[in-house]
Amino acid sequence: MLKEQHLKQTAMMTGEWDIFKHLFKRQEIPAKTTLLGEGKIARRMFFIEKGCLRTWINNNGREITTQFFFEGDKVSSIESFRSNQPSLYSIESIEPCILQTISQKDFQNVLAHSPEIKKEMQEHLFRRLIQSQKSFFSFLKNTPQQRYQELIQEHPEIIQRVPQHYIASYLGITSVSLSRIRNRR
Amino acid sequence: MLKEQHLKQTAMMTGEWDIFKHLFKRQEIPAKTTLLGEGKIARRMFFIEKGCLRTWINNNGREITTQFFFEGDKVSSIESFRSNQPSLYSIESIEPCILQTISQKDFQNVLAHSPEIKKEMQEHLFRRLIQSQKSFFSFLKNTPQQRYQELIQEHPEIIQRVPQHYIASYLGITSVSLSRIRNRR
DNA sequence: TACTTTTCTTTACAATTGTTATCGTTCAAT
DNA sequence: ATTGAACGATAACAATTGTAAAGAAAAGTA
Repeated sequence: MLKEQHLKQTAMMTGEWDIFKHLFKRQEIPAKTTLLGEGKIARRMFFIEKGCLRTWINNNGREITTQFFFEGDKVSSIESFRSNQPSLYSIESIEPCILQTISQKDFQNVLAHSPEIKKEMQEHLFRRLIQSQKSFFSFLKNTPQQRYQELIQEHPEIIQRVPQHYIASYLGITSVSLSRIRNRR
Repeated sequence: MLKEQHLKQTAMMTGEWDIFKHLFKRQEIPAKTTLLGEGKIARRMFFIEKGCLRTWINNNGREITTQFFFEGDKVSSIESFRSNQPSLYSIESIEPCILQTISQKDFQNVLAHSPEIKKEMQEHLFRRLIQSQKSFFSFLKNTPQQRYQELIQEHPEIIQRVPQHYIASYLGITSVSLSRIRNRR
């Protein structure tokens, strides 16, 4: 479910992309580094070589995590990156990371010079739309407990790797409530 | 919020669209008519000339309304219509309607012959993505009560026109709970 | 008009969640 | 080794919601 939303680096970095390898810059960051603040305009896009990121939104001082990203994922506030609109969410590292980043300007050049990649991006956008709807519908249909069990089934790696209070807000509940759900049976 | 998701018919039916007017078929339907069933593939797209539609998903026999559409709105299961995937939701009339419909095949011809409309559709898709996220975030951030008040503020016409049990499921609650919220102050 | 269906409200009860606070553990930095 | 921050579990209480059932009001149909 999460995976489908972002092309794997292996896929991104082969074929058409080889030509543009030189446009990427390697970047090392510690945990809890903000890569993009909510309301800001995205000027860079990130590929995760090593580590783990999350996106989150601010709700009256409370953080709500909206997504997790791991090795091989492509991460950016697409909406902002594409159209210079303020980002709806922040992007932050959970662990120390090694990233490959490309600037908005360079990326626009890539799009202008490669119709294949441009089409690939359109498909990517389309898949995001569908995923966004599916996540939404899952939220409408299921209880927090069901969502948690779904997460265990489909993304055990998240449970293993990510601190639980992040997962709690991702499930739409408090960490107290998640703790209760976990110890319910 | 709802409006932005769908180009107004006035906009859709002028300029570039004039050339393709003949491809649309007028259709009258009574209330509670299913135009597309969940899981089916969308073969037609609808423009509402008069009346009101909703989309809904089935959750163990319970209907959850995901969106409302009114005069001037363009309605289709875009995901399905574009890529022949099973629709994630059903489309149904709430009131008797007068619709203008176009077939998938004809629409693909329109796209092939008009780059302007093709680009317009891409932008439309992009706006849908953003809207889908905003709705989702609103769900994560706010309580049912807040969502109801938001709906009153931003879409009073929905409150006026649509039966409340549809609105309840749209807000993610039961009609009992909505009734309580309404009579809370 | 009379009848039926749909829609909305209300009640009582159970279940879940949020809130606040406390406590123990782990982990990293000094 | 020691300190402090981060993390997770637990408890008590309030608030909200779901469920099921019953009834009233409104709308549609014969």
